[in-house]
Amino acid sequence: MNEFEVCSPHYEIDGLPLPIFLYNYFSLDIDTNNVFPEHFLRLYPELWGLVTKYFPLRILRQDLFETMITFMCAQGIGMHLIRKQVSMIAETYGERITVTFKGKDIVLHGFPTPERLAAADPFTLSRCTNNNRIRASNIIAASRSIAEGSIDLDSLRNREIPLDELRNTLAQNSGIGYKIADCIALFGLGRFDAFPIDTHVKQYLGTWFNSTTALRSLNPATYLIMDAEARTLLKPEFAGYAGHMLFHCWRKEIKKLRSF
DNA sequence: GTCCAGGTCGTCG
DNA sequence: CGACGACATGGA
Repeated sequence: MNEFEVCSPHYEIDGLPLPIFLYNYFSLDIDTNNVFPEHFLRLYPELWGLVTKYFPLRILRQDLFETMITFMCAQGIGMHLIRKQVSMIAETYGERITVTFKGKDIVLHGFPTPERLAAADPFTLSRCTNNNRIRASNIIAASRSIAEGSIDLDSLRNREIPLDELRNTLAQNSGIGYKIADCIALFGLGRFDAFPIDTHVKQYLGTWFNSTTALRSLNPATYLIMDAEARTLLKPEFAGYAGHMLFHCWRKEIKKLRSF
């Protein structure tokens, strides 16, 4: 199938039909009015008023390998530093792309291939990973496994794989725990049932949903309990999509964070 | 100066 | 198991 084939007729950009790959990338197959369960409005009317503002939010179906490496850079540091790391990785190891815009050349960089990162020197790569050598080594090891074929990323695209099995498989890699595994599933595999629990999610589970587990320290056991709790509050098949809306709602409306 | 940020892992009681 | 420190930097 040609990826420039257009999708269903009612999607357009400036009057032009939308290519199917953009329809998929922006996950326009998902009706975000249908992401929260019916009873949510009744149970949490005040929260509903806040979170409905985030219904236009799209979860992108992003590149799997890029998603994997990007979230391996997202451990206990701010969004600003995460972006910086990914940019530096692309600029240092990614293919250079020059585009001309309004008569000016603009240099961009694609995200590197697994082979490219597999061949990276740990110390050199660590300058892109916030000087964290452990993180750099983990990224190289994961990239090497993929490049050598001992990990088959494409086999993970099978929708029949249960979420916990997927999570455990991804978490075999050093540097990937449950949270990052769930992020890879959600953003890289379009598994909208995956519900990553980070510091913000843990906070809103405690504040908005009175989860007592959220008051305990985070470890694999409490992570799984909160995951199960979230599936009773949300539609299990869209727990991650709804969670992402709640995540942004919490950060912007409550924490008043400007970056996203 | 202190605390927290899209965590994970090894170690110790 | 559960708690705790290391890993690293920067913005509030």
